Amino acid sequence: MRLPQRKIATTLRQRGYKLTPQRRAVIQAIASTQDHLTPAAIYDRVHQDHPNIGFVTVYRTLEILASLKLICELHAGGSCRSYTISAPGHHHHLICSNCGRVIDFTDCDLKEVQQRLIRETGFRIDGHLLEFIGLCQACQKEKT
Amino acid sequence: MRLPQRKIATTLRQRGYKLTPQRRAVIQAIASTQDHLTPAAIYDRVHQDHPNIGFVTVYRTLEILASLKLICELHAGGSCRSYTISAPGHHHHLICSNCGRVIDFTDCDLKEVQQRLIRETGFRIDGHLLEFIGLCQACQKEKT
DNA sequence: TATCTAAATGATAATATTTTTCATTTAGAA
DNA sequence: TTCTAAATGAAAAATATTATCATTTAGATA
Repeated sequence: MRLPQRKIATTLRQRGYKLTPQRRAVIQAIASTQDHLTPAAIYDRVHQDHPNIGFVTVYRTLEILASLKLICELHAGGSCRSYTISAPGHHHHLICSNCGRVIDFTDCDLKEVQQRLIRETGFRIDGHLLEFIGLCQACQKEKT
Repeated sequence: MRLPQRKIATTLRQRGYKLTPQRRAVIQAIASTQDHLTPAAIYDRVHQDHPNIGFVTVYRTLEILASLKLICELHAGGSCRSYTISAPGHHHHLICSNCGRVIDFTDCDLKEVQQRLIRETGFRIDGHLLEFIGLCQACQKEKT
């Protein structure tokens, strides 16, 4: 379940950020695909409809959206800076290495592992990064 | 349990790579700390003892070592391109967000989650990325 | 609805990061 | 010791990201 664009717009304003056409466009670009996109890819898409939007604005918008956790940064899918619309709450991603499609999931069953790590290392654990990488059904067929 | 430098040297040669002083130095730099290091940080360390080693050589060496899985790339600890000596076999990392210390661990209990994802999405799953982030004991005390 | 202002934008430049190229050097096999 | 494919270093090129600043604008306010 991904955040709808309306929800994102509301959150932005609640936090005191203006909802500019440029920001709308960036959100639209990310929200309109199941794929994850690099800043450059987002710029390309945005640029088609809004030819005078700048690279800088894309970067600035991504920074804000990420800080508000409205978009997520993925790591396992190649580029270390590519984004997908966030799902609400604690969640993780399953990524297709071929087409880039991202599936969100919630359960991660890491409580026990985490407890053991705390016990054995004395660390205070603040969070974790979990991503699965594989091939979606469509891409499995395609590769046959 | 981290790979000893000797093992790394052997693997390099077995795979047909020459063991140059520059590569030794890069390996030494990464192996001599529990921290994870960016290419720039590795360059700095290496450069102290070997003033005429180039940035390019560091990058090239990192690429080779990573492709042989002799070093690991971390993601949760800030920079998305920082490396630590690999442990043998399947393993994951627990990272201190303050000092950068990396602890390896093996068990991750993700079989069930993975099976469920396969069942529910039809994905073929090839791997996963799992990192915990927190504060090591020393850094917890320091922050008191 | 018109006015106003802090926030946002775009253009440009600056900085940082990574890769390519190529002449020279060298590890390690023969 | 000789030889050669592989590796290196220097420089430049290509990419990616961030900073600066004059101009514009979203949206609050009157």
